[in-house]
Amino acid sequence: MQNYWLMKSEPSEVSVDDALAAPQATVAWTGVRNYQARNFMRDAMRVGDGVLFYHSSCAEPGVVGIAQVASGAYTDPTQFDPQSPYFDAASKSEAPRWLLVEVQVLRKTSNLTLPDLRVDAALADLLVLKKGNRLSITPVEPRHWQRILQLLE
DNA sequence: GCCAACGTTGGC
DNA sequence: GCCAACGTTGGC
Repeated sequence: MQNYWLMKSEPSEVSVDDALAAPQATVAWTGVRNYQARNFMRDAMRVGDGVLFYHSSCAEPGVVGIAQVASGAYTDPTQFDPQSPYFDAASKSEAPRWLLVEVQVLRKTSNLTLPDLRVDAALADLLVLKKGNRLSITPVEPRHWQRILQLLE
């Protein structure tokens, strides 16, 4: 059973264009430092799951691409790199705390912006629209996935 | 185990 | 830059 996800990235860090320019249009999703998001990657994500590539913390937040999960979860190396903003001194190499998956962009889309998403009644329960939501990875229900693909046509 | 203080996220 | 919401930390 395929699952669907929405994954946030700050375009100043890794934009959908950056991801498209990478080899195989695939990037390692480094920097997840939230246990709930990590557990989604570790326990529920499968290669081939659908991903909405979302730009956050920018002028026009929104869904900017369709992607897929391209690897299983494995250790995020940035947690051990003192030079990295994602360095975690408390994480030991014998018991890595943080994981990543690889994400492959399938196509860039027009920016389906946050206001676009909010105005659509069929997306009222989309988790990323919930007040106070800060999770960088959220599950997307199949009906929401279908609706967003429709809106992107 | 409680909970206040603090840090971070992210839209505006 | 502001600030609401939320997660984490750490004293007790």
